[in-house]
Amino acid sequence: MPGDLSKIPPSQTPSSGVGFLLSQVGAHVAATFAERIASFGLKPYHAGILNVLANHPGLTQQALADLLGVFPSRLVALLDDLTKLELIERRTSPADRRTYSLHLTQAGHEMGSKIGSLAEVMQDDICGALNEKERVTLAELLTRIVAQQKITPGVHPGYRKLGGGGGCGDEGAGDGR
Amino acid sequence: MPGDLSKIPPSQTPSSGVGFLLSQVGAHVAATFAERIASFGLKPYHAGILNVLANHPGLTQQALADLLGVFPSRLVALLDDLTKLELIERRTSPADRRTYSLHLTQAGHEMGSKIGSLAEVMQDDICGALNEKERVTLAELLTRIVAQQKITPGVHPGYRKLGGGGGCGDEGAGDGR
DNA sequence: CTAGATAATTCATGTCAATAACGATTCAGT
DNA sequence: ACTGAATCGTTATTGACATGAATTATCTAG
Repeated sequence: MPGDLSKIPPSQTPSSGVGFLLSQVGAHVAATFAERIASFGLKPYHAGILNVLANHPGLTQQALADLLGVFPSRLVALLDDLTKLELIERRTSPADRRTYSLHLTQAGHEMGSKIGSLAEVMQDDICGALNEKERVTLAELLTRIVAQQKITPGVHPGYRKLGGGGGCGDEGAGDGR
Repeated sequence: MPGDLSKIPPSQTPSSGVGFLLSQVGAHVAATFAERIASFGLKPYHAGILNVLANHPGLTQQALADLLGVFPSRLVALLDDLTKLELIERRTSPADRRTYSLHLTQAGHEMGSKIGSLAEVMQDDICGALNEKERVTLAELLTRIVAQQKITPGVHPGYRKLGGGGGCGDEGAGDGR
């Protein structure tokens, strides 16, 4: 939480700047999610992995790394975390003994449920200013952007490095000029 | 760009999950912005600082740090970068010689213009799937969320650490359940 | 004039992403 | 079969960055 700075007027910053608004709200949502999921002892990418594994059980580490867009070497530590928490397990593949096939444990599935509930609560929280019809509209517009921008639908782009700060720029924000 | 993984079906991932969609699209926008602004030799937070300084000239480093929600110690290096590029200058305040008052140089204002143009191009790019009326709707819905969530309007929440990865979770995304 | 607060800065620490290198295993071509 | 290239998971190294304590200079109050 940035200290209260309401004393400084927000200048002319606009309702224009859809780009900035998207980035701004997206970062806020991500931060809120990170904060809340921390109470489960997890970080956001852990949740992302659990989600992918729920949809694609038996994935190999390489395949998972490709899907998420992370380096396999980075994935190792992440999967170690989840294994230590007994949320996933690495099963040795009889066919190819170089690879593991990744699966959620029972506890992993339960954690998935908890995260799902959390997401629902968050959604109501975020959309508090919107009525039901508006939520549907928002979801539809965003879905269309995802499709047109060729973002992999179920996967969060944030796994790849964010260029150095998380997009704190001012895309179309300020009076700029 | 994560390798092409279109082979793996996106599972049932939903048009539901506004939270995830927001985070997803926001991260995508931020990443794109970071990528493009890198051609100016800047990172996103540099752009954010230039923007704030354009709207609030003469700010002190403390005030700027409070406004952005960064540690003053971190701001030092960031302002050093911008000073080295001659985009801003630290003027000594005659009233209080402990403080600097921060100002954009001529080059700084010009850079601001360039970033503004870039933001416009990006906006058209992102909203390619939307018509004019829909863009306005999207902007309005997002603006309402910003207001209700008590986000400081002109300021990007991403300056504060992102909990550990940029919000890569699966907020309401997967079939989860 | 002294004591405490404040501004900018430096430094030390911890976390984490990106890259290269390594051992084990599998596969292709002969 | 056998050899060499490719693949998988892992480890180690490097570099960037957030965080917080300590430092120096200046201001304000009594």
